[in-house]
Amino acid sequence: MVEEVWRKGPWTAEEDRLLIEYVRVHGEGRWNSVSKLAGLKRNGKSCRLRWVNYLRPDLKRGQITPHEESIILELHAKWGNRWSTIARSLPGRTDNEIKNYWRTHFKKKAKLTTNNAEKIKSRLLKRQQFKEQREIELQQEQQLFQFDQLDMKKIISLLEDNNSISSSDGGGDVFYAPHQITHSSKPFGYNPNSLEEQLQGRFTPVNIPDANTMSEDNAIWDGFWNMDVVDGNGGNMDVVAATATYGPRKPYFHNLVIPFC
DNA sequence: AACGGAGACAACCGCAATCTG
DNA sequence: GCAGATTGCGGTTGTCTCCGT
Repeated sequence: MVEEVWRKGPWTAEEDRLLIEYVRVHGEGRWNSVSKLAGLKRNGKSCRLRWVNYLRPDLKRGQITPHEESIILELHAKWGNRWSTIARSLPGRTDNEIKNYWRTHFKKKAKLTTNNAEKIKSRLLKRQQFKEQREIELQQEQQLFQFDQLDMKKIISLLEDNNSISSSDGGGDVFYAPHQITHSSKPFGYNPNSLEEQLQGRFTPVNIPDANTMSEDNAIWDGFWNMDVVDGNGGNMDVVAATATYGPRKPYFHNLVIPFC
C-alpha cells in the first residue's frame, strides 16, 4: 500500500480557498475527508488546524488588547497552560494565539518573577476559596432568612411602633438580611439614624477590612472591588461615581438587599 | 547594504480523549 | 466491550519580518 504524501509548510491562497469551500459545503469536521473531497494534499489534522486557527470567520484579527491581556494573565494564574480553556473566555481568539502571545510576552518575565507568580496564584486560590465559602454561607443565611422573615416583620413593626420611625425612602419595603448591611446597599439620601441602622444591632455586622490598610493576606477582598456597584436606585454605578458617593471602596455584596415578597 | 538577534505568528508533532462501527 | 478513526490539546519548531549595529 502506497503511503499518501501530504503537503507541509505554509498554506497557499489556493489551498485556503479550497478549504473554505469545503467547509462551506460540508461543514466543520470529518477533516480526513478533505483531501478526497476538496482535492487538498493536506492531512486532516493540518486542515483542521488551518481552519481553526486562521480561516474561521469568527476569528478576531489584530493585536491582543490590554483588557484581553489582563484576562489572559488572570486565567493563566488560575488555569496554568490550559490554553483552550483560556481561549473560551476570549471570543475570537484561538488557543494557539494565546499560547504564542503568552510565550512571547510573559514567559521571560514569568521566569524572573516566579515567586511573584506563585504569590498571585496563591492569592487567587484564596480568593476562590473565600468566594466558594461565602456562597455556601449566603445560601445557608438565605435559608435561615426565609424561616426568619415573619419574625423579622414583627421586630420591624415593634421598632417602628416604639420609635415612631416612618419609612421615608418612598420605595417598597426593603429588608436587610443578617450580615448583609453595607454602605453600598444604602440608598441615596441615606439617613444614618434610619431603621436599617437600628437593625444592624440585631445582626452580626460583616467584618470589613479597610481598603487602605489591606495587607497581602487579606487581599482576597480586593476581588470584590470588581463587582458591579449598585446605587440606591437599583442602577449600576461606575467605580468613580461610587467612590465619590460612598467614599473609599469597601468590599460588599451588591445583591444583598432583599425585598419582601 | 549585510548581518544577526528578537519578536510574532503559523504550522507540525505526539499524545490522550472521544467517537464510531 | 473493543479496535480503529477522529478530534482536541499542549509543547515545540519553523519561517518571516523588523530593527539595531
